[in-house]
Amino acid sequence: MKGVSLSQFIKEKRKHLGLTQEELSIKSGVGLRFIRELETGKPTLRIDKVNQVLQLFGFELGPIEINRKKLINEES
Amino acid sequence: MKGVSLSQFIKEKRKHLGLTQEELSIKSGVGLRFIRELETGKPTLRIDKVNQVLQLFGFELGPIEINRKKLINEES
DNA sequence: TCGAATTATACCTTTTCGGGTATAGAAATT
DNA sequence: AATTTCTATACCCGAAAAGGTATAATTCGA
Repeated sequence: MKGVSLSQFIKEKRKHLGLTQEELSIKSGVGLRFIRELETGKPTLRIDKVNQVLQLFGFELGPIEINRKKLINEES
Repeated sequence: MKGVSLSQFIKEKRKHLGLTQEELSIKSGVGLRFIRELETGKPTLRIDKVNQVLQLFGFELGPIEINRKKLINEES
């Protein structure tokens, strides 16, 4: 499966908060299976569902210049 | 419909290249109806399909810190 | 190392996205 | 202003996403 960076991003954010996949699914209002697919890199996910999860971390999906990807988390 | 910024982003990029929706759909390999839904802000789109379009512009979807949204296009 | 908790895979159902097409509406060109 | 080009809406259909559930597999702590 593709989509490494987003799945890793979610997984790290979740663990950083000490949540299980199930807890994250409840907090975000998406199904547990969706969280699993998200973290294992399924590429054909719906944007709005992913945003439900990202918003818990203060993020959302947006267009990123391809060669600037890794600088996402640079300070302001 | 929600999702203003992404739809506007696509529409502006497309016009900037002087393409019609139909031309963009052909170049990106997605359906014309999808391009329309994307530009009119449908929120429940699939990530991989949106990326097919964004990649023509050198962009792709990624997590963006919510309060940094408008700075996407800052220079490197 | 064993057992419990967590995560990954698989199956089934419902819902709906994406494509195709047709048509109506808006914009632009002459 | 009329015609052509482009965009928005609406319909139908097939494919598959999302949810639920069950069961392996894995991880982690006692």
